[in-house]
Amino acid sequence: MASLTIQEAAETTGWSPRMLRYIEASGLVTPARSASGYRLYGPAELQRLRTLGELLERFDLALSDVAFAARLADSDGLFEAVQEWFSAPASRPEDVSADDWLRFEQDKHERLLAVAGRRSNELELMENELMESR
Amino acid sequence: MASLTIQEAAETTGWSPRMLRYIEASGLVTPARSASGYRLYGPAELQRLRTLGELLERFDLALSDVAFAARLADSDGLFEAVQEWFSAPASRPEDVSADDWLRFEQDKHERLLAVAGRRSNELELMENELMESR
DNA sequence: GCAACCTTACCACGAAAGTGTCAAGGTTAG
DNA sequence: CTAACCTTGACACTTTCGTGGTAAGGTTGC
Repeated sequence: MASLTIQEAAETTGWSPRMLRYIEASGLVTPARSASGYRLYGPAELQRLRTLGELLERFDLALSDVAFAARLADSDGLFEAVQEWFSAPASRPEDVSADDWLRFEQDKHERLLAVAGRRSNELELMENELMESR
Repeated sequence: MASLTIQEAAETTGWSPRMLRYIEASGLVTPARSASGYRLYGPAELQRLRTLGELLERFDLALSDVAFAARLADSDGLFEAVQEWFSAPASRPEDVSADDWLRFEQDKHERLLAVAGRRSNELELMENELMESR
């Protein structure tokens, strides 16, 4: 059905064929392949490619930013670790000395590492669940 | 002794003074300032600097990745736009229905919003408070 | 007042991201 | 069969990131 070759996809999306391959290597838009290995861009991929351009331009993002967002969404433990880092200094009791606070954070740090190293998280479970619900 | 100068902070965190300024320019760790403009690193900043190093190493991230995560958390509209892009019908397993996918993305969205909302409230205030007691 | 800090503002340099182009070879449509 | 595609891989170039340095000048502690 409706699937375009890389050159046709390039023409309708505004990206160069070279960049379409680069975007694929970045894990952002992965077209299907024909039996002989040709990239086949369907409507979904074309749509994503067009909106990707707008996204980058509107917020002045780099491709690597969006690639990182993708990692954030489905890399195991990464999201939790980043989340933990942002909220790290949040819950300090006011009546402790600076030394106590330092020790407290050190402990917290170790707890964070334990979390980051944990093998599975809810996000991944949900994804696996979804994949298996065929 | 609630705060260290940049050189002292560098010694206890492992970053160079140069990098501490760079990290500040990236918006990742912003120390308070003395009346004459000196950077004052408190326990909260020191802790964030230490955990930042671990975070980068553990997940092989770049500073720009974490900086982008920060933008994602507190730049209004950015998160929604990125989220929207990922939610758009794109290359995904055909056996996942669009409804399931959307519901899944919505859940992810809420998880991320939880971080975004939690960020940048009490912590900065508390840190600045701490700084002024010098 | 002097040494040892601190500030900002540059210059430089390697690594990585982003992008074009070309080469060698396989695929496809007429 | 041929022309016009496609593939991967490599070289090259520009821009940005990450990092160190250095210069000119302000601050601090003794």
